[in-house]
Order: sequence, then structure tokens, then C-alpha cells
Amino acid sequence: MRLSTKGRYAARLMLELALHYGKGPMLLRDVAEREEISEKYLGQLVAPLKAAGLISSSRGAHGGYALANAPKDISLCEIVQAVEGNLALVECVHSPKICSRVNSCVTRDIWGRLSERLTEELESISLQDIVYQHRRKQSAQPLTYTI
Amino acid sequence: MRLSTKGRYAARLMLELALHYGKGPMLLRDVAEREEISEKYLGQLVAPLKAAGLISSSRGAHGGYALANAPKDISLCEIVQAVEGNLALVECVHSPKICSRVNSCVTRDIWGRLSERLTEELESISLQDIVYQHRRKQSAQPLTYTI
DNA sequence: GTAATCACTACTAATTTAATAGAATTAGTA
DNA sequence: TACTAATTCTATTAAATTAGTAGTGATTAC
Ligand code: FES
Ligand code: FES
Repeated sequence: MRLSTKGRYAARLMLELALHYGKGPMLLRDVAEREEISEKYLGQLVAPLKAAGLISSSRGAHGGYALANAPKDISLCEIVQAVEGNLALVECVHSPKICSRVNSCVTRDIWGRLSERLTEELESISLQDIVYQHRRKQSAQPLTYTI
Repeated sequence: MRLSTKGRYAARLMLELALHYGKGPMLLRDVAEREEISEKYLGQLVAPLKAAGLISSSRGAHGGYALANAPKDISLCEIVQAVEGNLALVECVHSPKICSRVNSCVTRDIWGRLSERLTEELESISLQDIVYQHRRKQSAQPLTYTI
């Protein structure tokens, strides 16, 4: 029951865009460098994020990516859902066809409720919250000098 | 972020044992038949459940499996954890070594808190709860006749 | 001693994950 | 217009995980 790199990288990508919010489009190359993630792989993650309306892009010279909305209006749920698909903990919650006995199976109900709780929890975290926590953490960190 | 068949089957296996609680050991064959799950595959799931102290077994003729404790004293968390290992949504929460930057990464903190919430939620559900919900559902079901 | 049952280990096909690679497309600018 | 910087799209792949199957060995009741 692990979140794949898609979801984790997408969250970090969106955090970078949020930190850069209001400063024009950000290069994928810079995101990749700052987060130490393969640029090509990130290139695949932006497609679903854009399709979900979370980011906008501009091509060509001086292009790049930017948040489509303010950080406070983007939830972690939307980000994860965009790249990972629906968040049900078990498949038959959303696709009843794949299990016979969906009508009698009580564990399905339980996984369904659990999935809802998880979704609610993710919905309650905005990108702005993550930015705040990031800044708080940064200022609490001891300084690191790069020579 | 899906629960694998291990966790799902283990929950159903434990429900069957709970329904049979107090009636002596139950055959794996019967569990497999009632839940329509491969007996051999279930055979692999009982090992970790036993190792976790959730069930007891007796070998030989008239052997089988039984709950090691009352259903009210077994949580869904214990069951899932036994067969799936630790429930962290991302690996670096429990094994900081695998990620560099664990000290500065704010998303790790978020995944960590989320994992805790999920664990709490699973801890709050006992096998007895599942039995109650199962019985309620059964009695609400229209009767099905097997000819 | 034999039948029934759990216990253990090895193997495997299919799927998913986590990338890498490269060509195509678009946009700014000299 | 030609050049360059950037996104976009598609294909390929190695490794890991999942979801089993199969078979043999150990133990116990009768
Ligand atoms: S119906 Fe899908 S797990 Fe029970
Ligand atoms: S430290 Fe592991 S995801 Fe950031």
C-alpha cells in the first residue's frame, strides 16, 4: 500500500511550482535539478497534471510550467489523483464488476469507507499548507554552506 | 496506492475465523471454499498471521486454524500489518536511508502524518466490528436459494 | 500405519514501476 | 527566415512486485 514515485514526485514538483508562484513559468530542468529527479521522468508527470487543470505550460523559448491556480486552491488530493488515478484502496470499490460478491462482501464496505477517509485527509491539505511547512522547516534548519 | 490481495484476503480469512470463533479449529479448505480464494494461496497468508500471534494452528487430522484472541481484541491494523508489512505510505518514512534529503524534505513529513492517520483508522476497527457489520448486512440481504 | 492436515520452499507468468531515449512540435528572437 | 530553447508525444526496457501454482515434508488423530 505504497504511494508510487509518480505521486511523490508530483507533490514535490508542485511544491517547486508553488514556491515559484507569481514569478512566471518555471523550467522543468530547474525543477528536476532542485529536486534531484530525472527531467525526462518529470516530463511524463506534467501531462496528467496539465490534463487535470492544475498547471499551465508555455512552449518554446522562455517557456515552462506554472500553477494554474493559487497554491491555497490546489489540494494534495488533486495532485495525487491526477497522476495516480482514483485513490480507492481496493479496486472493486470503484469498479464493482471485477469482484463477484460485491453485494455481500463486508470488507469492501470497510475499504470503501477507509478510502473516503484517506481522500478527505488529502483534500484537507493545500499546496499552500505545504509551502508554509516547507518554509518553517527551512528556517529551522542549520545553515549549510556550499563552497 | 492499492491494498494487495494479501491484505484483502487476510481480512476475509480472519472474518471467517471470527465467525467460527469458539467452535474449534477451522479447516483452511473450508475458508478457501467459503471465500472463493485459492487454498494454496491462503496457505501462504496464515504463516505471517501466525507469526504475528493473531491465529493458532493445530496440525494433523482434525487440525486447522483458530483466532488466538477474541475478535474484539484483534484490530484490522494488526491483520493488514501482519501480511503487508509496515503501513507507511512511502518507504522513507520508516527507512530514512533510502532517501537523501530526508532532513529537508517536507513532503516526507506529510506522508508520515498521513500514514499515522491511516494506521489510527485501521486500529479503530476490530474484527468484532467487522463481524457485526457482516451479520447486519447478511440479515438485510434478500434470501438467495441454492437449488 | 495411514489418512488428514498444516508447513515450507521453489518456481512462474503477468503486471506494474521507474525510468531512458529520441523524434516532433511550438514559440521567441537574431 | 533560420536558429534555438523549450514542451509534447511515443516507444522501449530493466527491475521489481503481484498473484498465484506445485510439490514435498512434518505432524497428529484415529
Ligand atoms: S467484493 Fe471486492 S473485496 Fe470483497
Ligand atoms: S525524503 Fe523520501 S520523499 Fe522526500
